Amino acid sequence: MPGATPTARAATRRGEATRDRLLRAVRDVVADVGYPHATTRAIAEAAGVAEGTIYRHYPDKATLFLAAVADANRPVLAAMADLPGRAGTGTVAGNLTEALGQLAQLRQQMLPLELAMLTDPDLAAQRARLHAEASAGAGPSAAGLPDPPGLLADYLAAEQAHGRVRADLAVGPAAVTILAALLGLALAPGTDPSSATVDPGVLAHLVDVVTRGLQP
Amino acid sequence: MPGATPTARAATRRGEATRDRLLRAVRDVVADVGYPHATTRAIAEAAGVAEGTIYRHYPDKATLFLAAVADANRPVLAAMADLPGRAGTGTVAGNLTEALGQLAQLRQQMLPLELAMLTDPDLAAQRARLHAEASAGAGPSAAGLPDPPGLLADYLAAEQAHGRVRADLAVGPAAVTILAALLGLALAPGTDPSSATVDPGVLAHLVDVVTRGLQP
Amino acid sequence: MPGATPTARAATRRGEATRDRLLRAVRDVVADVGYPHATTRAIAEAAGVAEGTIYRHYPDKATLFLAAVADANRPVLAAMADLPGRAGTGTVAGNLTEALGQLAQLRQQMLPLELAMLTDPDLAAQRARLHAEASAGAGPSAAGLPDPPGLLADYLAAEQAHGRVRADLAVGPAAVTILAALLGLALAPGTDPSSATVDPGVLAHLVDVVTRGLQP
Amino acid sequence: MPGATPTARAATRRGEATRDRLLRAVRDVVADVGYPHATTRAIAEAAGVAEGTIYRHYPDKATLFLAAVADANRPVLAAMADLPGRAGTGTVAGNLTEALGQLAQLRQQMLPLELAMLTDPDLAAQRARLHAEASAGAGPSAAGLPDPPGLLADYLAAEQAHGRVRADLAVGPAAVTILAALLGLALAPGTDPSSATVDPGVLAHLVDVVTRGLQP
DNA sequence: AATGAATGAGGTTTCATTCAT
DNA sequence: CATGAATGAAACCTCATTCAT
Repeated sequence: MPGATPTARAATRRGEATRDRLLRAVRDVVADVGYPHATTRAIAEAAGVAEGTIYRHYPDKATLFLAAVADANRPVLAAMADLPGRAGTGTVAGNLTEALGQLAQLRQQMLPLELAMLTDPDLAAQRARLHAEASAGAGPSAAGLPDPPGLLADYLAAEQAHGRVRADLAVGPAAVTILAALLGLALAPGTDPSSATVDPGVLAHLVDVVTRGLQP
Repeated sequence: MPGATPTARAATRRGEATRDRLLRAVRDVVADVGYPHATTRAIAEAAGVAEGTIYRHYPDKATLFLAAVADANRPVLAAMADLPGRAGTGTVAGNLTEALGQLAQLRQQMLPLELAMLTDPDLAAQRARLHAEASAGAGPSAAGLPDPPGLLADYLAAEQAHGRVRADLAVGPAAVTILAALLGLALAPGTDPSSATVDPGVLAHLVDVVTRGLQP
Repeated sequence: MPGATPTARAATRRGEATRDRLLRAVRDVVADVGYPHATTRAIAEAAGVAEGTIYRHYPDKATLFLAAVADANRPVLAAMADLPGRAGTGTVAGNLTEALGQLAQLRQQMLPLELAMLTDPDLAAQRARLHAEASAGAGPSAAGLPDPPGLLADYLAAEQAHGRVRADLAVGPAAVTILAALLGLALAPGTDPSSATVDPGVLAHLVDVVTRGLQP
Repeated sequence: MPGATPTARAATRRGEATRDRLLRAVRDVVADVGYPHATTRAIAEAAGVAEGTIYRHYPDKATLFLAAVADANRPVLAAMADLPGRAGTGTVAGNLTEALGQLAQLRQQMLPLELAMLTDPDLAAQRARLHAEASAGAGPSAAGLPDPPGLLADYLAAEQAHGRVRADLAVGPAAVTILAALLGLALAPGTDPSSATVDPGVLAHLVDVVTRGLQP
């Protein structure tokens, strides 16, 4: 909140900068050496702070990692936000290709972190606890944030209204399926984890399959 | 050497039984407590052996885990093996549904292990080393084992010959896309990791999307 | 950087004190229970710190042990440093007796550690690596440190100039031989390893043999 | 004892062969990988037997190692045995050079084992116990075996009688000093532990120093 | 707010020894 | 006699977390 005392502002500024450096350090270290080797020591070193400093900003390692995931997710959501508005313009295949391409590029950066959350039950438990606290604190109206599957489903429904997607398609499950394929491709065995982008040819085939289907 | 002395055979028997118990213990423990808590101590306890016994059968923990993955992969391959032969029988959607259903059920059991291999660079490095040794030992003709994407692509090509899949489909990338979607669904956020099966409704939607596509 | 903030100095102070306690603990434990039983646990206990503290100051056990050897070697070198300056004073036999006596006394304390370095190839390898790094970092001019054989050879050469040592003696090999005899005596089977001193009679015989020789 | 039943003889033959292979394996493994890595596993493998077989022949590892030392010491003693008989023949320096040369060559092979006995108190304790048992069993007359220092002292005394060694030399301590120098040279820092021989030049300098002394 | 030394529980791996075969 | 699988204690080392400075 702007307008606080200069002292407080300076303190906040410094703290925020440190927090940002820590969040970025988490992503960098996990990407570099893998989740099992992403120790507090390595993260502190990458952030240029002392190990103990982590615990001035986050109560424990799990909370720090979850904050890093949430922070990395923001641009992913932003990239999808304007997809529903494009219904009726260009081609369906073209719109999908562009949106999925952006999404894949961003996902690639935080994929190791998301996978880690799937492998480590401690992180999952902590996330559940934080979510519970958050919704308890924010009241019962906090649900319903826009997420990629919801936005994609909205887009498909809008295209149904334009007659460019068949009317009997269940847009919700279809959106889930399409994004699942995108996620699955990112995990494909041949993928080089260091490449930040997704092969455009692979993406084109995905769009071809889901738009035209297998049938003649 | 078949037909060795009974004594030698007995020794081999006991060792094999222990190895089997260890492989199963790896899967059980990873599924129960997660990869980061799947310690050698927990695995030995689950297998009913002493911790040191692990190292009489596997040189290190990574090799043990890779052996468990390979062992778990066998029934997965077997479940897909007869898919190409079914081309032209039943319906395309029906054949896909059955094959993907079996595959998903088996995958679900070993998914944590496969994810772990993606999270832990040590495992990946060890796998690369073992693969290199294996192909060096087996000569340059060892490649070309049947794998799920290859078998699914074979099936799609056979259906093309029957005219039940459109002729201009690139069967290889299509197979990869379909299996990627199946893998991605298994990782979907809402999925309960303890459930051993895949929601049949979700699978039906996947098959619907890929067979009929989005277009009207 | 001298004159840093008191805080930084204090931190350094504490760390140095811990390092000193660890180095002394290494010598004590090795002397007490022998090299094979000089475990990190025993050393930490003797130093009054937790086991993990060792690894905040030394990357591994071998480096710690080598540091202990180097630290123990300093007084040994100091004891020999002024020997060359005594050439021409007193008697040759008297000078040798005194210098070798001091040397033996100090050697006795660190002999188990030096022997350990001869028994354990891991230590030798680590020492070679550290030496390589040190000389690489310090540039090619780092060689030529004074060592006991060199100082003793200098002394003998100076006595040659005074005409108190025969002119045709090869001082370098002679110095090596004399010090080898001293080391060998410390290992003699009858020697009680717990005695911190060397039998003066034995030392006198050594000096007698090397000064006067066997011949009539 | 020859003349036992053929069966027993055969059994003894086989057992002795195994024992010999084990003793040699101990020396080889210690020389190759160092005492700390000379595990029962490595020794059994080098001897071509199973690990458990060791314990059919020796009650524990320490006893096996001590047997290996004793076995290796026999040729060392043999090499010195005829030295006293050479007094008065050739030159003193020549006789010493030859005897010390042979001794050094043999010593070099078992040096790692002897050093290990100095570093490991367990071995020393076991040796003390075995010695106590042996002398208890053999009666009080078992002492006085010929050993290198004793034989060298005998030789020097004989040369005194021939007038080729000065009469006021204390032959016992002199012998100890000379052999200590030889042992110390084998431990000299520059020595390549893999070289089975001793540098003849170094040995010549040793003989020169002890025969002629330092004085003009 | 930041530091970094210290902690101690716990991780993987090794190894001398035993015992059923 | 010989085997080798099994044992379990103990080794070295790591790491999230705390606390005096």
